Amino acid sequence: MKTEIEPIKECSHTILAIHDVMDILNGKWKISIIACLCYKKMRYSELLREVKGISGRMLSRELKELEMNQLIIRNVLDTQPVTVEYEITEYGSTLKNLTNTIAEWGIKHRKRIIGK
Amino acid sequence: MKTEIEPIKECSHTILAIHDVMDILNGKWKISIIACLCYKKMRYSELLREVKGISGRMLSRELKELEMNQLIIRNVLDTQPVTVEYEITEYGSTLKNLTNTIAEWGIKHRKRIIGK
DNA sequence: GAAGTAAGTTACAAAAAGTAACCTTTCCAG
DNA sequence: CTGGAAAGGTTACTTTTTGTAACTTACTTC
Repeated sequence: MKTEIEPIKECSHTILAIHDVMDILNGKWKISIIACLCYKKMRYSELLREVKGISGRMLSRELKELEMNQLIIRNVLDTQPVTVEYEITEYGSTLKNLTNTIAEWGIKHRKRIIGK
Repeated sequence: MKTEIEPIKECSHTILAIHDVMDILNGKWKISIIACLCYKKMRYSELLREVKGISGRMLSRELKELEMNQLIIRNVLDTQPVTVEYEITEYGSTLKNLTNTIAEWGIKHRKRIIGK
């Protein structure tokens, strides 16, 4: 039993899985958008405000891609005037753990940078 | 006590933290590289093989940025010929939880896609 | 002495992201 | 009843990031 070759195998498996995730959550905005929508339903304009720095162009592109991957749903409400609400799907909400883990590291990192 | 405004605050905080992380782990390769190096020390050529699809140009760029952010260390060993080993730092290894969480989701996602 | 491996770099092309202006519908103030 | 302003985008144009492929230098094996 050559236990020394096992690591590589397991590593490749991990890399492959990460690559799969990054294909879906590519760009620097999607994870933030998901995190917002895990929090609550939001309208286009709310997301534009909440996801600091994103442009309208990027927001609509990213929302379309997330919708195509069935992570969010776009609801057009027939109010006057129409409002559009973006909502996380059940499947999308399985990413909550992921976004939380990232955010937690970010908070610790910020403390480390500022704290000393 | 207006509890209805609390969510936004907490959400912004999360988004900010995620943004901080994504500034450091930007691009689609860094997380994979970190995951590899969390696994074991690797040489440039090993990473090139392990991180499927990455080019030499991107690998050296990403490694430099990770090194600047003190997540990895570059060790030049005085063997004949010289070999260069990249190793995760103690701080970099605090990302292990993050890479694992991402990989876990990826594995579940793959099962979902293929499985049905 | 030809070819191969290791660890990169360089020049050029393609793709992704950012910027800013524009569009349509509807509401509200003067 | 005119003129903003907000909502939900889109379009044209620029800049930045990635990708491709060839090249480099030093050593090693056939």
